[in-house]
Amino acid sequence: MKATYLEHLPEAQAGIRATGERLTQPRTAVLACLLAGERAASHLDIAHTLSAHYAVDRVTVYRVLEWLVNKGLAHRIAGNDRVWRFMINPQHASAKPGPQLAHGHHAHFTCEACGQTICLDKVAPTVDVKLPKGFRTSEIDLMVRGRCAQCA
Amino acid sequence: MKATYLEHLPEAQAGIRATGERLTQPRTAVLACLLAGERAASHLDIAHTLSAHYAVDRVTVYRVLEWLVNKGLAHRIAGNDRVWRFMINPQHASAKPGPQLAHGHHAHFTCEACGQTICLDKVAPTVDVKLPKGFRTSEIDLMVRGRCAQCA
DNA sequence: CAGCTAATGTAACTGAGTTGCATAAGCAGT
DNA sequence: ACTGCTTATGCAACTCAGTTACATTAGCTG
Repeated sequence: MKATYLEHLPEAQAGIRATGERLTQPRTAVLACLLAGERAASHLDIAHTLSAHYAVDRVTVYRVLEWLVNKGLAHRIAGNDRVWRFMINPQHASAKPGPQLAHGHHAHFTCEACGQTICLDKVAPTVDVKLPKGFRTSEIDLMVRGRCAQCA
Repeated sequence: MKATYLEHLPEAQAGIRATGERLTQPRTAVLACLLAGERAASHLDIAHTLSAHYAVDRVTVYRVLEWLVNKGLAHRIAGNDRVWRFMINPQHASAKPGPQLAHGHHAHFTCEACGQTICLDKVAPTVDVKLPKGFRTSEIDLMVRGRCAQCA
């Protein structure tokens, strides 16, 4: 199961080429890794997955992930364990122009038992927030904690 | 403004007494500090506020905060900067039996500019989450990012 | 006030993420 | 395909939040 990310290398290459920036091995490998994973991956998960076939430096992984976020290819999730986790943006993976959630809405689920984090696509975006006067919203993150199917 | 937490010392003492556990100076001071702050405070904020009148060790602040969370007097918020922030639970502050939000719902606002985090009481709890089959929810956290009144 | 227990203080450690700098690799242009 | 410029990578050392181990101190009970 670890090697599955290799299948996503061509797609990853295309994604990086599309940005107009340099195509490098670390970028390709990390992006392929994100494309392969249906769960949010920490930098450690990625380093571990890649280490089987390819030695990348920790720092490079951090920098590539940050770069992917800046390019809009991925987004980061602040976990409860003070660890960043990363996921592909759906519009990239499936080349769909319209994201499922309203602009600036993210919804994630974290399992309290096994710690895995997944992206929720089908959350009703009708979150009615009443802010104090003068406050302006730019982004709403929804984090659901609970038990996944295996751990429940 | 820094010294305002002193006014909350009696209330803090009462809160700690109510738990049936030992009443100590660090616990009283930290709880008073949380009672005084309308904004979520990091352990550093608290240490800084207290340092004006009383020298507490960093580690003690961490332990007291964890203890307050375990006792249900406060809750922690995972910020975007990988720093825990802490707030009093409203049912303690006002001795109200029923919290404003449904069980396990928290809603917070963080200002992108000044970094302050506040608790939102008046969020519509009608967050309709459709989880995959077999998944169970125990808690929903809502994090709103944007600009506060001063920074907008 | 004596004694037990639990909390505090100190120091050393962990682990995620960052920074500075020298080296290596992409991508033109020829 | 080679040259050279630019940008990314690798390495080492660092920062910063939070934790752990252990000796010391302070609350509470009798």
